[in-house]
Amino acid sequence: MKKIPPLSAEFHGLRPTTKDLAKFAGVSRATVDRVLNGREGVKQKTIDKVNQAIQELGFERNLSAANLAKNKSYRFIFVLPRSGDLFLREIVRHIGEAESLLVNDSMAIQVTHLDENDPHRIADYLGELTPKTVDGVAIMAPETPQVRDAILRLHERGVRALSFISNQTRTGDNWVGIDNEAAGATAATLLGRFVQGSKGNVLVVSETMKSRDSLERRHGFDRVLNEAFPHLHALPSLETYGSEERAAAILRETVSRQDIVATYILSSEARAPLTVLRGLDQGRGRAMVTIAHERTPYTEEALRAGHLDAVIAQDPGHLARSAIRKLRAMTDQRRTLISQEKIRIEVLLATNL
Amino acid sequence: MKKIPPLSAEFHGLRPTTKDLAKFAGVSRATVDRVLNGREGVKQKTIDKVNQAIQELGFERNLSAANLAKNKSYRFIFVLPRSGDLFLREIVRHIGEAESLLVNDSMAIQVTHLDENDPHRIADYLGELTPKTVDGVAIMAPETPQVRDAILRLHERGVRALSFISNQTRTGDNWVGIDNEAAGATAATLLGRFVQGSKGNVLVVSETMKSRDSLERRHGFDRVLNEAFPHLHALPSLETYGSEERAAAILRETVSRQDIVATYILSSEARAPLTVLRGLDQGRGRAMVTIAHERTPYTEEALRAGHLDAVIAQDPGHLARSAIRKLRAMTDQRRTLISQEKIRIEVLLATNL
DNA sequence: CTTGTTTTGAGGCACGTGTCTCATTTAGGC
DNA sequence: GCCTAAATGAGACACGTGCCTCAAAACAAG
Repeated sequence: MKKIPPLSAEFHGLRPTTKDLAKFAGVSRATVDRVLNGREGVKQKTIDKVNQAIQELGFERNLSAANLAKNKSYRFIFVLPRSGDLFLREIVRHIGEAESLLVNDSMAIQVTHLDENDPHRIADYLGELTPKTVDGVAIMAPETPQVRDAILRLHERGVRALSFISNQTRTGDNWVGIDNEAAGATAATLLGRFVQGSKGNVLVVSETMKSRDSLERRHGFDRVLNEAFPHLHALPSLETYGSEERAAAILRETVSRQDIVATYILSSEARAPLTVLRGLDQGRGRAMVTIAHERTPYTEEALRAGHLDAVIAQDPGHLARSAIRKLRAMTDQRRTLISQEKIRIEVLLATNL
Repeated sequence: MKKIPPLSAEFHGLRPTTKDLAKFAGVSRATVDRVLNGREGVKQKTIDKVNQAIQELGFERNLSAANLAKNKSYRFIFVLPRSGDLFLREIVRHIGEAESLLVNDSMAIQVTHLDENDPHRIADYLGELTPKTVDGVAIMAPETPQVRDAILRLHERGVRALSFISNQTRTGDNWVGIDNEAAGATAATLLGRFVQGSKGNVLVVSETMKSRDSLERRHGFDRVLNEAFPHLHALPSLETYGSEERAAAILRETVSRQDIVATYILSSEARAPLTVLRGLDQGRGRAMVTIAHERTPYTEEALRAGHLDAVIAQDPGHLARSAIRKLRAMTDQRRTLISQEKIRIEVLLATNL
């Protein structure tokens, strides 16, 4: 019988400690500490020696031990809109779930709801946060100069900041969310392929088109529809402003006047337009292809019941955890796994819920 | 101006330690230790007192400190097939990536490739693993009595075991992977809706139909096709046995004899059948709807180029990390976040790669 | 009550790092 | 070479837990 491959040596290998570092560099542990934690009064030559030793030994600080010694805990805040959106509610739920596990890793997470239409107040709130009280903040707020400035000043003060879901002119890597242009494009691909007839109009419904996210989705949607499905024509976006009455009025009117073969609901609150559409479908006798965004108890139900054909979603749990991991990596000055932090554009059908 | 909501008290709250526990329960730290670590020679009454205190204080052991004290590291092994499958290669890559980050949390991970068709050897290998050398094993192997027994004995010996991707008659919760029935159903939904014509046959290609995963996918596929798309008829599965020549022969013959409107490639190695189909498409002049499984550099390329219409995938990085998290939770006797460990059935189109 | 056994307590050391203090060595300028 | 300031070292204590020893206390059986 062939020999079983043995466990490799490194499998049980011990990692070098600051003691090893000190010995190797020919200095004391106190000096190693001075270099590692950037304290003053160390000669450049000594710094180099220590860094050299770090390289050669492949030393990596044991963060658990360090945090234990410092009695440190990670304190993060999520600043979210006040809106009662089902999607937002899912986010909040998942932040709570994640925190309940992460307390064991000495992390404390807090959610603050602020009126998303009051940039001054958001800026004020952010202005009060200091490294004394908080390590990092994940901010979901529309892009305004005030908020952008407040975020910049947070960084300067040493508080890590992250844009969360809604995109603040891409603060470099400090952003968690999906590519909304691609999300819109994916909606168009599915919608175009699902529509069986030859030609017709496509209804596009949104709560508002004022946000950057909505514009990006619409842009991606139009691009693919024009390129790949020229027989379909997307109508101008109908804005509901979150009101079901308004949704009912404008949808009813448009559907009666045009030959609508499909609907794309591009904002995260799909409930109002879907309810209206369901009523209209019954009147017309035939269902049109309908695609919406975000998985909520409501859209899940609609998918199962066949009132929705597909949902383009981003996993709220993944969003929450990714934000937390990124904030933590930022405070630890560590890198993250790109593949893990990439938020996927999910396609949900009745069969893969 | 309204007042900014203050940070909650618990946000900076300290967690109770074993010292607090001892004081509260009116015992010594030694006794607390005896109870916490299940040592002998403690009166039931004392045990109750300590447990009571744990409840009331909401004590949770600081795992970092404990691991530091024990100088513990988590040692996990992935037992994988030898096959050169692109999907498997992705898995291995992501295990490596995850490990490179997790060494900081004192985890060591090792990958062992064993011939998947030699259950005795796999069982032998598993039989040699003891808690002395390993904390947990993730096993990807076809279901056989030998392997199943070996896994059971691992459990008895105190080594945590997990079925990885391929499913060993659901070992309870100790399994990481997707619901293959639902994956097949999702393939059918997309395929059915993508096919524009009225009726026709659907080609189903697999490397082999001997594995449970293949059967489940096929089952889900047939179910949805029959229920929702009765105008489409799925032909018996063609098995390639991994040989491109064989694939070419059987595909060419079937396509020439039947009116094929779509193809479902249900095994993870899509390369061979896809290459053949591409050639056939050119001959026939029109492309058929084609759906395959797993994201690999090859299927990504095919999606972008339009040779594939959709890919049903499971994120290999997620699989790897989920297995590691689960193994770790098992050794720590902790629970995991269900929502985080649920592997999603992803739908990939050219627009959401 | 005494004896022997079981249960508990007190205390120390360890893990790897952070953060002090105080003494000692080294370097630079004259 | 001397003086002073800068650089380094030696050592202690802390963080929360595990694990050990030895002594003290509580208990059970006679």
